[in-house]
Amino acid sequence: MSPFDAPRRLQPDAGTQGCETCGSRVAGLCRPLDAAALDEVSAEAQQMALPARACVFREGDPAGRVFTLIEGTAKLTRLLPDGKQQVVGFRFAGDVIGYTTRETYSFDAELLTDARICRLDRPQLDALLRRYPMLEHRLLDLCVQELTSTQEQLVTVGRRSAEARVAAFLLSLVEARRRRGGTGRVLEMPMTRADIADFLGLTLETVSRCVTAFRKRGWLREPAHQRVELLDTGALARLAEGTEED
Amino acid sequence: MSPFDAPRRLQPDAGTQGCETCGSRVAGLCRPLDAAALDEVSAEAQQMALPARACVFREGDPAGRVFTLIEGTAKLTRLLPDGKQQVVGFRFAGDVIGYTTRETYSFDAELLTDARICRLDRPQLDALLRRYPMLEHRLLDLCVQELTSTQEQLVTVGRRSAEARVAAFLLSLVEARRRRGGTGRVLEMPMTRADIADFLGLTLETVSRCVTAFRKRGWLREPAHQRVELLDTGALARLAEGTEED
DNA sequence: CGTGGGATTGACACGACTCAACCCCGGTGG
DNA sequence: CCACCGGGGTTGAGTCGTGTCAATCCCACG
Repeated sequence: MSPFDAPRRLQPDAGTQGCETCGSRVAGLCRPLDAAALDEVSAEAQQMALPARACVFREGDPAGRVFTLIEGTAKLTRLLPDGKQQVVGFRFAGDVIGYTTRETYSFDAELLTDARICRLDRPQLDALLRRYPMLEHRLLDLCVQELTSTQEQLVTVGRRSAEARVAAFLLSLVEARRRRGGTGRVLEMPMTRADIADFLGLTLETVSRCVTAFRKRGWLREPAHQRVELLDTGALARLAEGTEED
Repeated sequence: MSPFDAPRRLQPDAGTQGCETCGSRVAGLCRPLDAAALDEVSAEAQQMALPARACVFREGDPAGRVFTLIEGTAKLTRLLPDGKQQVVGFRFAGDVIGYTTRETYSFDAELLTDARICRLDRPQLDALLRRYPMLEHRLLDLCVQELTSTQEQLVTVGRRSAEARVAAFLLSLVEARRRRGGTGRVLEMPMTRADIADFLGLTLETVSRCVTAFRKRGWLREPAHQRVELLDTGALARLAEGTEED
């Protein structure tokens, strides 16, 4: 955990102006906007590519920008005083990251893969919000969704066994991919065992043991590094729900 | 868990029209409104008294109303398929309960004490939102706060020891009371050990043991049922942060 | 006086953590 | 070409913190 290991901060690799993808139906923020409004947003927004492990922003940074993840995966983490970290969520293509009404961000956002993101400065966003009130409604909508999924995560971490947590996590990956229109049986899983453990309130060894157990039961395969194929989602779902042996 | 034990549903005991307290500086929702707007809200809203254990709404109910807790305490819970419950939060006087952009509520809201609440139907709220855009901003603000505190709770449940969780919980009670202007050394604590356990992801026995341990160390007293006096918040804070014996 | 809900306490079991060894693989440099 | 290295992952042995189960207490209430 030396300063040298710390993920380096966001550094625009190129000042690419405009951001078409950002306003597309794929992206979260601008979905309700019409063409004219989209043009306006695109003119303000900056798109940029960032490498894996780059840090988009840190807990405590002034919350001066909002980001849309166009491509790639990110993890959101909070740090405990004793150095342990809790992953509060993962974000995928299309998700909005870093919107808050607070002065500062309340978590770190770090990329797990090479990614493209779209950046909008707060003053510009605020102007847009004033101009298009439906945008504010959209943000509220996204916030409610995040709140609901965080509460679900609280249930998972608070009340389920290690295996049930891992099963629920794998199924949530399927669900996340379905939401963004993914297809096929094989999932991308760019997070390490440690990331998953920090998300589920477990240790990386326990996560590893659970995955191994699932594989031995024939519930999943790992055709390659950071790839999973779920062979029996039914069994995983029953385990996640705790309806296995009651 | 027989149907007979189920908390009975909300039943307006009297159709008291108007709701001054609902728009006061104390209440959460209407804080940014001016006098004229307040009158308008008050005309629409219904205030009512409800007994302890009453259920304001249930997970899955159509989300047709928004509530402000004027006086009393409530717990918000989610149910697991296996019957265990997770308390996702407690709410106190001044807090808004049940606002969501979804079709249905995503948790149960149940009163821990006799309470007064203020009720507003969604169509009326939506009309108000259209009329006073700042209200929508206020809701977003509240939602972000909830999200942040739920993430904090995730950290607590995911990464801290039983004693650290209970300590953090007690301190959060102090903080919640401070926010609503409470004073004095003795806290109201209307939740049972089981409620606290379901909030912290522990069993009620473990919570009981932690409280007993704190009492034996002289960190708190319980002058009466559902009352706590914290005698050494410093020690509790150090324990909650995990900075005790590192 | 009996009843029931909440709380406490104890004995014991077990699931997850800890610590440690080891494997696998890709990258790097001699 | 191969040795070395480091990061990620797996596996094992042993410990310990919580959960589980059960007995008991306390007190408000009918």
